[in-house]
Amino acid sequence: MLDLAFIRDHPDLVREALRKRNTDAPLDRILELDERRRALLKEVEALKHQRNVASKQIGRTKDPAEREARIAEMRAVSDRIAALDDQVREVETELKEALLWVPNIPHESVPVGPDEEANVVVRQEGEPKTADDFGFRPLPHWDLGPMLDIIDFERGVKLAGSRFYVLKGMGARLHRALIQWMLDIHVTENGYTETYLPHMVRREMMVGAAQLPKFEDNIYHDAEEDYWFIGTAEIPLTNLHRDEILSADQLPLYYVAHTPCFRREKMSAGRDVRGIKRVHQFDKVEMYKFVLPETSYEELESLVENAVDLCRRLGLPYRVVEICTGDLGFASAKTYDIEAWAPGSGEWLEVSSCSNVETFQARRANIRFRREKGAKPEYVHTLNGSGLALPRTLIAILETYQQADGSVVVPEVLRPYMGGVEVIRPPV
RNA sequence: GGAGGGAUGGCCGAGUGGACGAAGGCGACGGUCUUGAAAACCGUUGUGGCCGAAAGGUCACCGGGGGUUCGAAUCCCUCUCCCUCCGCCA
Repeated sequence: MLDLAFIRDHPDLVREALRKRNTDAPLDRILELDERRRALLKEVEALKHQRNVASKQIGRTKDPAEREARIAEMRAVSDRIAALDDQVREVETELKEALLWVPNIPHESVPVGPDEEANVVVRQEGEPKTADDFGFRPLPHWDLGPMLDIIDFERGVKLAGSRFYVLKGMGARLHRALIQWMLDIHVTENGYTETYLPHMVRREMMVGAAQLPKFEDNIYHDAEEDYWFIGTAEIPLTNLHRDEILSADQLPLYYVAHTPCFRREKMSAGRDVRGIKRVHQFDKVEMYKFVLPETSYEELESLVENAVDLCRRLGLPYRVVEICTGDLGFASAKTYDIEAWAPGSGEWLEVSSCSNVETFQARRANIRFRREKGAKPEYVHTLNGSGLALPRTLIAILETYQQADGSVVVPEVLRPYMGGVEVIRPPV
């Protein structure tokens, strides 16, 4: 959410941001409602002041006749206040709702462009492996997985329908190894605090993390009770310090969580239907930071470094992509995607997305800090980044480490987490 | 699932229609005293909105939302959360 006062003072700047994003928001309506609200407040607050003064007098008045007269007089004022209050409430409700539909303002460093075509590859490490490097034609994971009997698509579909899958044997174990390994690195080397979180949250948390109201289509929720399934650990992590005022010396706060992620993928119907690239349920290790505003862009760089370091250690060629204004997520001021090469599918896979949302979520979830005792509370900056998304990392590993006989070499760093297994072989 | 009891400022806790943005205590901060510290004493100690260049003024907030009333922390309705007991359960 943007600061209403900021919108009021810089409407052109906001309009320009929307244009760069190639999107729309009810900006004019907001300005109109804001003006109306302030006019109403002026009027109703003057009346309330009058009422407060009069009520105190009535309390002191002993004479019953005079008392009655004053009460009658105030009854009219009170009615007028009630009517105005209704209007204020109406205007404020619409204003708040409208504000929730305004996206964040892109940072000035973000490349301007209409869509993902304009994203910029800022760096790359490792060369994407080709058929020549392999000496054979590398298979996509949707062929490799069943061959190795480690991904069972048919039974996944039997259990839950399309876009579900079952990991089995060494596939499940590799998945678990990745989670443990990633968490261990973040916790022991990168200073993140491990958390275990609710995977369903209240509606308010969805609004706080800016999933609602705009992305309701993509979220699973319980129809009877107020439970919303998380599409990312970013949602509970954002709200961890909801309605709190932190002290500056607590910052920065780093958290990491492994959670399942549930996504309806309604809007991506028909896209990426093969394999486990785009599914309704996947696991992810997520990093999250609460930081001082003036440090948030350095923090974004180190967040990206924490993510790419995992690719590097796994021996996966990757590239860092700076997302342009037209492709930027709703809440984000600046985002880097990290893409790992999947030689079998022949594409770069988004295994991580690291964003600085500045005060966007902090404002929605009311997360503040105080620089020193007695200082005015300010909103913190928050950042989130995958470190990393599991199925896509698994895809990249399987496709990168496959051998001519169909076996897959386990990356060295994961072997201690796999009971020393070095190669995943097809069943005999 | 059934039956009860609760939610007040950073914390504890008083307050059942006007004197209450809220007693008292604790904590924190500033000061006096002291070689220094402690103790003692004095003072300060919430958040947000609106108007204003500022000083300041004003409105709102006692778990959330509605209502009654000239006036609500206090009365009514409703929701959420917490606690106790019973039942059930991994």
